[in-house]
Amino acid sequence: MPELPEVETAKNGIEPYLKGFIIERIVVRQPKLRWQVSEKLSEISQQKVTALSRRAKYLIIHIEQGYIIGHLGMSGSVRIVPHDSPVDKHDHVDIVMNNGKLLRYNDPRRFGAWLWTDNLAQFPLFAKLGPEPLSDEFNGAYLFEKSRKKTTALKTFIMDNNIAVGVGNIYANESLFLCGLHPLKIANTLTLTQCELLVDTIKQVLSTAIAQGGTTLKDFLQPDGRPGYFAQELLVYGRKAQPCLKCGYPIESLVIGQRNSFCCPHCQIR
DNA sequence: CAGAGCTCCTGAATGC
DNA sequence: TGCATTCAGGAGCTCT
Repeated sequence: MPELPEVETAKNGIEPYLKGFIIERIVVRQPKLRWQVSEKLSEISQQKVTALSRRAKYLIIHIEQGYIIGHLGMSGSVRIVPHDSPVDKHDHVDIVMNNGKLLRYNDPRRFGAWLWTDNLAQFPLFAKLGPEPLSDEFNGAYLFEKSRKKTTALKTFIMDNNIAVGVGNIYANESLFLCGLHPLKIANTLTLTQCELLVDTIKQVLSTAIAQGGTTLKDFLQPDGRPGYFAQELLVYGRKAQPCLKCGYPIESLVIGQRNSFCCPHCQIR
């Protein structure tokens, strides 16, 4: 499932094939994704891609008139393929470029989205998003302040997009394990020092993953079609009943906010 | 307002 | 072997 590092990797991977080139047309085979695909996309023709960017896990393709906004959901991927590449099952959207290539979006579970706006600043989905996790705005003091009135589980808190974007389930589990904080710890019991440690850990985990090109999980393909990889083994995620890599105690799994969670009850303090 | 639960969807895993 | 059931999961939305 694409997390922030995967989206960043995808953005960087597709950029050389899009930026500076002209979109000839956009083919929508399946408009029923998480939301109906913007009808505007089918009308786009002969527009240059001026830039690519990312906000949270949204991919933003800047074109001469407006912005195409994509989200990979949990099973989506984008690849660059030749114009004559045969269409596979779940290939829902093609952005056809004038360089012989096209950006092909495939998404078995259709949790993704492809939208259009002419005003990024007022794009409703971006209105309430918290800071980017790798920005300076996301720091210990910020997290401490935000946590003061929060009685939710720490794991739910750091995955809340209003607090900070892009901390998905896997990286939330990994970050909490690394800094020794229990996922069920109540958010407002964090000390400033713990907030600083947690922020530093999240930044480190995400930037390491970005540097390595994303996590290998069954659904993700990099833009050129090769599987992604995550050289650094996951330390707790998916390791139920296996020995904790720090102390050997069996890793526990629990459900927090409808999300599968993993922790070492011995190393991670409430 | 905060927090809990619901929802979209399909492939993989599990159950008999 | 095969069919039926269960479950995961991002994140906005609805309800309490």
